[in-house]
Amino acid sequence: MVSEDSARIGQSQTVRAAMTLRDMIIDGRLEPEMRYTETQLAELLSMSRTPIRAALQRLTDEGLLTAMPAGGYVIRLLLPSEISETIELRGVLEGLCARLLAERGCPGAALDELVALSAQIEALLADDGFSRADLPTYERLNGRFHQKLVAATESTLLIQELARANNRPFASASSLVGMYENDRAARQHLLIGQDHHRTVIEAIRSRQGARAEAIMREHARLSQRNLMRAVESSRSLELLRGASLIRQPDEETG
Amino acid sequence: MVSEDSARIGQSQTVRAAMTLRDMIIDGRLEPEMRYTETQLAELLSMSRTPIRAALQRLTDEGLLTAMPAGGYVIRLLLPSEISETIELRGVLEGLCARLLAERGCPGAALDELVALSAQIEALLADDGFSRADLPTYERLNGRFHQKLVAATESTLLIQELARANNRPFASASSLVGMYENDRAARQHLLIGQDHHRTVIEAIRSRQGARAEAIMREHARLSQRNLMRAVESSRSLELLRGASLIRQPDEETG
DNA sequence: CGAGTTATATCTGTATACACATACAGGCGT
DNA sequence: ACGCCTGTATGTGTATACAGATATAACTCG
Repeated sequence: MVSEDSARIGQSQTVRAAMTLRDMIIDGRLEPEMRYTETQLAELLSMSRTPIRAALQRLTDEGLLTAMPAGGYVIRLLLPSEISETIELRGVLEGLCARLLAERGCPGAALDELVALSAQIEALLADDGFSRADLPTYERLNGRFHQKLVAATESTLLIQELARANNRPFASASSLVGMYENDRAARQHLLIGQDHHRTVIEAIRSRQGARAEAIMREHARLSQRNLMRAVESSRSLELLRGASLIRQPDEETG
Repeated sequence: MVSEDSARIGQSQTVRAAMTLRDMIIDGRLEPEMRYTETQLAELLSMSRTPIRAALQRLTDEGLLTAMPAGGYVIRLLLPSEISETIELRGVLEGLCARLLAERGCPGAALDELVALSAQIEALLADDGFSRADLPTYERLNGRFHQKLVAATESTLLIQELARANNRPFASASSLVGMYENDRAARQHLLIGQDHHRTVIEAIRSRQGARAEAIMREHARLSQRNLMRAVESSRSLELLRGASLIRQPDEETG
C-alpha cells in the first residue's frame, strides 16, 4: 500500500504522514463513512502513532476529517453547498488581498511580476494550438498568479489564512483545472478568468479597491460554476480529483 | 462558556497546556523576544513534552508564536498594522456570514434570538445608570450576538474559520471592551455598535446582502478605531489585555 | 591573535510503554 | 427470554527513552 513517495523524501515523518494521508483521502484510497483509528493508520503507514497523531490533527483542521467523540476519525464528505462556501471563502479572502493592495498601493516589483504572469497566461491562451495538453502549464502559471497576489500584501496573516483555505479540498484555484470536456470549452472558460487577472491588475494600479475586491470574488465564482457543472455531470466528475469526497444532497447517511 | 480557571479542570493536559500558555502569553507572564523550548515549557507547566508540543503547534497556528528554524518558539509581537488586519479579517468573515444570511434567508428562530440579544443590549445601554461596571454584561451579550450571527449560517466552514480568527489576539469583539477612559465615552461607543447590531438584523431580514455585509465590516472597524486610540494612549493601553504583545513600529528589534 | 575544528550540551523528532477510559460481549440473575 | 453487570479488549492521552541534528564554546594551529 505504499504510494508514490518520490516527492516526500527528506521530510519529517509528520509531514510525510500528512501528505500521504491527504492524498489517500482525496484519491479515495481511504473509505468515507469508515472509522479509522490512530493505531490502524500508524500500522498502515508503517510509522509510530506520534507523527500520525500530529498529521490527523492537521487534517482535521483542514476539514478533511472529523474526530469522533468516542475516538477515531472519519473522512468528512462535503455537500456541494459546502464546497461552494469553501470557494466563496477563498474569493472573499483573495478579494480582501486585492482591495488592500489597491488601497495601500502595491509594491512596484510585485505588480511587475503579476503583469508578467498575466502576460504569460495570455500568450498561452492566445495560441491557436491551445489544447487540454496545455492545462498543466496554465495551472502552474495561474497558481503562481494567485500566490503572488496574496504575497504582495506582505501580510503574514493573510498569507497564512489563504494557505490554510487553499488546503481545503476543491478550494484552490488549481484544483479545478483539468475537467473540461473539450478544448474549446476549456479555452473559453480560461479566457474569462484571464480577463479577471488583467482587470484586477488594472484596478489595483488605479487604486480602485472595491472593484479589485469584486473582481477577485467573481473570479472565484468562475471556479464555483465550473465545479457545480461538473458535479451535475458524472462524465466531468470522473476527471475531478477528490470527487469521492462529494456527498450528493439526496443521499441518505447513517 | 466558563472562561475562568475553573474551566481548566477536567480537561486533557493538552487543552490545559494550550489555555495556560495562551493566558501566560497574553498576560505578559512570558517574555517576548525570548526563545522558549518545549523542554523548558514542559518543566514550567509540570507536564511532559507531548501535550506541550501539541499546544505549541496550536498556538503557532493562532499566530501567537513563531517556530524558530533552529527549534524553539518565540512570542510573536504584533505591529498595530497587523492587529488592524486581524480585525479587518474578522469583519470580512462576519460580513460574509451576514451577507449569506441575507441572501439565503435566515432561519426564523435564529433571527428571533438575534433580535432578543439586540434588545437586551439596547436595554442595558438605555439605562441612565449605565457605567463601566456594566461592561462585563455588555461583553457577554455582545459576544453571544456575534456568535449567534455566525452560527445562524449553519456553515461548519464559517463557524470553524471564525472561531479560529477570534482566537487571535485582539481579534474577537469582546477582547477590546473594558478600556474606556470614562463612562460617557464607553456608552457613546457602544451605542454606535448597537446601532450596527440593529441595522444588520434589519438588512438580513430585508434580504439586503451587500448592506448586511458592509455593516458588519464597519462594525469591526469600530473595534479597530477603538484599539488604535488605545495604542496611542498609554493610559488606555494599561487597561488592554494583551498590550504586551504590541510592538511599536519605531521600536528597533534585534 | 584569529580562524577553523572538534567536543559537548541541548533540543527536536520519533518510537515505545503504560495507565485510564470506553465499548462490547458474554454470562448471570430474574 | 430479556436485561443488567462484569470482564476483556481496544484506543486514546501522556510519559519517557533514544537517536540524529545543531549550536556553542573551547581549543588548537597557523
